[in-house]
Amino acid sequence: MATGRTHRPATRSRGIPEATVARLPLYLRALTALSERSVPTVSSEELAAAAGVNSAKLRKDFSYLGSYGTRGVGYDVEYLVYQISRELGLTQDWPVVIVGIGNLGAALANYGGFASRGFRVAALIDADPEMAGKPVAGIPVQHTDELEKIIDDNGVSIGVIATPAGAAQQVCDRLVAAGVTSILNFAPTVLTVPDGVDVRKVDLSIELQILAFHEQRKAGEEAEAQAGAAMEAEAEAAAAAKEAGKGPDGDVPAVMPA
Amino acid sequence: MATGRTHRPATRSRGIPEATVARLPLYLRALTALSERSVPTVSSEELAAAAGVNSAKLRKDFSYLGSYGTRGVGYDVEYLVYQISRELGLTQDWPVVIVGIGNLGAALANYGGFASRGFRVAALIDADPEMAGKPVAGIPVQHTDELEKIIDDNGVSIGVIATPAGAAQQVCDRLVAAGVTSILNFAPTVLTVPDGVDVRKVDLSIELQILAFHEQRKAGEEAEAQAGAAMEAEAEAAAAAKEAGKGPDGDVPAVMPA
DNA sequence: GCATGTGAAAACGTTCACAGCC
DNA sequence: GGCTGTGAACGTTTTCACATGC
Repeated sequence: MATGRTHRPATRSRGIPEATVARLPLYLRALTALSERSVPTVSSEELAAAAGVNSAKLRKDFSYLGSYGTRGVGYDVEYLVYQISRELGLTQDWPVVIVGIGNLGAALANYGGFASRGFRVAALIDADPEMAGKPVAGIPVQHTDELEKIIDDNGVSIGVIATPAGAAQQVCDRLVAAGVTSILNFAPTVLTVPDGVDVRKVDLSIELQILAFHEQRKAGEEAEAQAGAAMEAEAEAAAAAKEAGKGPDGDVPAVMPA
Repeated sequence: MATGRTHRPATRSRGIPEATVARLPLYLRALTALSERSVPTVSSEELAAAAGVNSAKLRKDFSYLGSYGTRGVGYDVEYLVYQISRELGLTQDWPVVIVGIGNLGAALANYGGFASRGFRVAALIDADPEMAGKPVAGIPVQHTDELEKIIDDNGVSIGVIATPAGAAQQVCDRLVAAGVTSILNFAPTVLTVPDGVDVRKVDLSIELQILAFHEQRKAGEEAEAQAGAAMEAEAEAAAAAKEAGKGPDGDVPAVMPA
């Protein structure tokens, strides 16, 4: 036992840094894998490697949760799984609705990771009347008209938006009005929500664009070794572009650095 | 000059902070919308609102790119679109392969956001021979055997992994060996790659878990107002769980705080 | 001896507030 | 007068290094 009378410092439980929270699911996944292989204990070094972070960061992260390890030994895998699950709120299960059952919505409905750990797809909702009643991932799709009733009947507080961008804000407003307070948004739009509602967004094209940036940078570095002056020329081309008139059709100017 | 570290130390004045790079696609999207509505100029305040950030941050971000605004006026929309596109490397187009054409892979292939801005789906690849030849989003699926040839023929440097977790590392290794240097990973696994290869990951269940954490915290705050003692009881239940034997199937212990 | 847990230092990111320029 | 661009202040996150305790 962790020395019986450890009253939790109330200041700490609330103050887990956001960056730490974002990594807890990673640790949890690594720990679950170890648990399945019946590994009893793990060191910060090993676990960090499995989760793809460094061990100092992991230890610091865990220190916000409490002193759950044993010096000279490491962490008890089962115990940590439980503690992190509890901290993340996964010891209860969360009914979730997915709105927008296109390709992506169907993929999400079928995604095993949802059901496996604390989440239950309570309903699939789509605006297309053709879809209504059709089963996706074994769950019949319901029409948007039912949205408020579904949220209410199931006590749903987490909604997933997988609609086209144009519909997202409207769907979001309805979800929020119906009582949803956390939203995972896959539509490429900025959602506006009242205070107290959390939005996280997953944007496929943004991720690709970030990769493209780094990819270009790599290519640039290679070139740079050969011709260090190239960048200045590029900067001048840019300045020239600012001076020159822009393309008529709202497209990229014709001036493009080779 | 060999780059020893994972990320190059941003000593160079050229070094745009990672946090800024991650926001550029957001600005670009907002600007594109303005461009389509033929808005000629925009202030940092307006653009920031459209992108969902605050204006000081936006101005700071842009200051890393250069002085592209006009004091007292704002930013020229077309010009900024071009500058950000160029900075992100979107003035060239990037051939991309998607590996794993299940539900998610198909969703990605159909996702308009890819094609629209600098990315071109060069090939869809799946390990299932049944899939070979079938068109998804108008592109015939090719078998994994062809992977290396496809990468090589198309000069692909960006790969998207949408396979099951078990196959991801293997696919990743083959992509990297074939010359891919940027990977967008949708499989719930930590990928190990050599130096110089960038990996970004999109993890649906991690995002949900982060939402669950905040959701729980909200619920906890409400409860706390009524019964401040609840948390100590919870802490004891946790301690008891450490003592008690764990569930047989490597799952969360049966002891669950009500 | 060995690995955790944690203060203190360093790096990074955001916000402030105002000088500079249109 | 209005808005950008940016040093300086502030807050957060990461890293270091070692005291602490099994």
